[in-house]
Amino acid sequence: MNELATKYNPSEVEDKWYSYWMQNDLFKSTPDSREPYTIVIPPPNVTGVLHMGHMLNNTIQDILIRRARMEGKNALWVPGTDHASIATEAKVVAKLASEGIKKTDLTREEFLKHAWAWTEKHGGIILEQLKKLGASCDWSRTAFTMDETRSKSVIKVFVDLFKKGLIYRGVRMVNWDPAALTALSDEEVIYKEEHSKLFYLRYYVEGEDKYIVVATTRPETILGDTAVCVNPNDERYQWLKGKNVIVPLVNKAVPIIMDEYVEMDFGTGCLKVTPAHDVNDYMLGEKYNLPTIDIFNDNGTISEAGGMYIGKDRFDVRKEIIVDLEAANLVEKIEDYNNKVGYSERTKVVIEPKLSMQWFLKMDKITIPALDAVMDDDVKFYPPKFKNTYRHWMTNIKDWCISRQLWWGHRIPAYFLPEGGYVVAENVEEALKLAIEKTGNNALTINDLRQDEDCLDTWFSSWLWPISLFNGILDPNNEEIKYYYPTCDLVTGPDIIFFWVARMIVAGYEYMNDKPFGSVYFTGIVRDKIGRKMSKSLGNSPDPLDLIATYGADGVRMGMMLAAPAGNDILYDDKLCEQGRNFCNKIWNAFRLVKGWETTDIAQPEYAEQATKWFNEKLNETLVEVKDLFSKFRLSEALMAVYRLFWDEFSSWYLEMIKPAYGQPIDKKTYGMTLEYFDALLRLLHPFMPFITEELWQHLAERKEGESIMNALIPQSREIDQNVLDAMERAKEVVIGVRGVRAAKNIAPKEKLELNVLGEFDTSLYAVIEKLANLSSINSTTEKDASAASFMVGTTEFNVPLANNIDVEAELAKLSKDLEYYKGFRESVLKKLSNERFVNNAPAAVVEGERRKLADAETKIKNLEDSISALSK
RNA sequence: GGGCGUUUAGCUCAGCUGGUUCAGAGCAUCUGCCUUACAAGCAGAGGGUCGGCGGUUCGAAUCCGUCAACGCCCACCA
Repeated sequence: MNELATKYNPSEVEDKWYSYWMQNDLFKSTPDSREPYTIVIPPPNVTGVLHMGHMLNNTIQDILIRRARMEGKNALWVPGTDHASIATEAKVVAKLASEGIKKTDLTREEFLKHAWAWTEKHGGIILEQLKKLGASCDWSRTAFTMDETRSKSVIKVFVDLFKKGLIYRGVRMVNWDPAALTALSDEEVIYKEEHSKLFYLRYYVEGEDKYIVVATTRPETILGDTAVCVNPNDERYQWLKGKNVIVPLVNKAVPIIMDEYVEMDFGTGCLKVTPAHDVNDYMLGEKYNLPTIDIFNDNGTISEAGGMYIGKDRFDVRKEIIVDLEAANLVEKIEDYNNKVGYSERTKVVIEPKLSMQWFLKMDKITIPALDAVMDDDVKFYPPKFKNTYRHWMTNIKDWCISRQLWWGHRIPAYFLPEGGYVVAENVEEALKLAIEKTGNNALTINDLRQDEDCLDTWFSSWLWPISLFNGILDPNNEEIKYYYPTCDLVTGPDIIFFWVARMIVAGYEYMNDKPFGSVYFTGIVRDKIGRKMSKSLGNSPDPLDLIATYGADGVRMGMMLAAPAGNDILYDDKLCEQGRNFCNKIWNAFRLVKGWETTDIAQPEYAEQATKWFNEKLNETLVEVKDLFSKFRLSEALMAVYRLFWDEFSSWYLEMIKPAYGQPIDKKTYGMTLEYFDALLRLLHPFMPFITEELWQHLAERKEGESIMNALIPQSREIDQNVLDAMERAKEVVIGVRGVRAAKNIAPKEKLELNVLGEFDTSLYAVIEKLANLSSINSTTEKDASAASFMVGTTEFNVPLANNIDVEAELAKLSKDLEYYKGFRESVLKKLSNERFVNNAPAAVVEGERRKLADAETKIKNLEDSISALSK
């Protein structure tokens, strides 16, 4: 093994093993008699590229999948991508624009041709990137939300929900994106606090010289005013009852209406009512039967109906109209004002509330089982705090606007009839039948039907993901859906809890009558060192592939996990990947050491016997701990436990305990056991660091072709023998004590020392202590040695004779300091024990504990006093 | 305007239903070492009155109240 480099080189092994796993179909799963463990990937946007959020998320999924596989389960991780309707369409539109092509110049079919070409060109890149990370997905199952099975599933579900009366079409006030030219769901609108202005405008009373003042943040909307509203209880405005006011500039008379909706103490207490462009005004308009004037075109410019500023952009008009209003002396005042403005999640433009004909899914009833499932922990949330968020959303939910005025997506299967009305069907032939039935017109043909131009919200396909991946919508009784559904764990970000998680649970109960997954693990948001969210626009996100090239996939995986305590945002720092890389190197070098040993037939030395017995138990202890941590999704803690086991316990302690002198062979028994431990450690580490563990596991013993650590089992844990562990911890303290003396006195590690034990100490680990502390002997004695450095382990004092190498004053100072500490400690314990109420009320075990503390303190104090007097002679 | 969460070493975090092991871990820092597995390393060491105040209790990082700071989610006050 001497030819192995002293540094681990990930690039040499990663591609090799990934190909090996693929060639041997090791990621594939089909139903069998084993217990299934299933994860469906949160499908990334088909044309997206891997970012740090994906890295974190998919590392976690891979760890869970690999661990489950090594627990003997039939592990399946299904990959796929999302068509991301609005995002992808926006990209394609932009790309076409750069070529001088306008979307409006193309037919739907032409546009879709471009979109598919784009998807084929960029699609799947992100999945290739996941392979670099080591993701053990069953790639043969790679799905796409717009492939045949998924598309048919979406259409079938739409038709079904329509038949159930849960989907309806109607004119409603929706969130309109003037850039993407489509309606959005409430969830796709992001509200941001903004510094803006509150404009106070004068509305003259019709036929009088008096005016009232109305406050608004959007003066351009006065073009659509159809009333002014005041509170009926407002003394100030009683005189307005039954009158009309003149909309400034527009010079149109609108009625005064009175409704308690208006807050008397906000602004002037007068509210302008623009039913077409404000949700509340719309409600007032309905109530008082006001006309609705839509003053905007779809792209946010003023329409013909606006009557003025026609064709100009809404924000330009806002500036212009104020100038004009001021010129006409119709502005009372302008104040600074902070308000919330809704932005499109995708296009980042200001949302325009707009009345339009859309399709909606009724949410009130369909969500009930989904709410209960989470509240009753049938679907568990990690961390559980998200249950609150979920409940709040589910209990205040409004109908879901599912139609989008886009082409890239699933086209709504509604067909309009020549004589008006429409039918909904899975295909045009079905639609024709229904149409004939409905109209009684046998002369209708397919060509008479006109399919709705709109397509469905992307999330209307992803909400079926855990079902449609197994074809459970089209064929609800197939073997796969029965075996893999419900899936086990879902790993995703809390930002899509409403978009996706909640809706999947809803769909699960509606279509499978069962939850889609047992647990949801919410990851944090990846932030940079100074806490900013990583984003393309800030340019503060490292390229994941660069990181993998620099630190190795295992190093990056470990770096991500170290930073990712369950449910917290993670603060990413390259240092973490560095730590991961260093750990790989540690494993690599431990392997070099062990594989470099020659063996011999000599009997196992005593120290090795003690060491192997202890490490066997130490390993067991960590196995128990890690198992528990996994069950709670505390993966970063699990990794830390394994890290410490390997680095501190195995490398720094165990290997040093059993290490033969340079050039000497090791006994076969110890060697065999050490290889077993190494093997177990690699298996325990594998879910976190798949590549290096496979590489070393393959080196560790002869393996058959196709064999892989991936399919080896996680070592079994058993009951912990605490005595074995405790004994070694005390032995380590002695070793550390001696090393401390060496460090303080500058004594070389090579120089042998003697150790005297004053008092009781377990002798069973002397051999190990002698070896690690490099002692010539350990002797029991009762005599203080004035020329010895001393330390205590428990209540036992240890002396290291130093001949004349001792600094009496320094030693005395140290002892005195310790003495002071223990005296103070004794005081506090005494105080407690002399408190009758403590002794009477506290449990016996606690009082007993305090008594023991007191006794220990007394012993230590006596030891220290004796040492001090011995030194002072 | 509501609701939720966080606040423990320089940094990132653990500390479950109050009591030996309760003040911990990793990183960082400091000191000494290129000791033939590893300087991407080894050995040793220092560092926090657990956000503030008040309360319950024999006893509080842990329970209650309150204040403060930060973060997140939700909400139609123009």
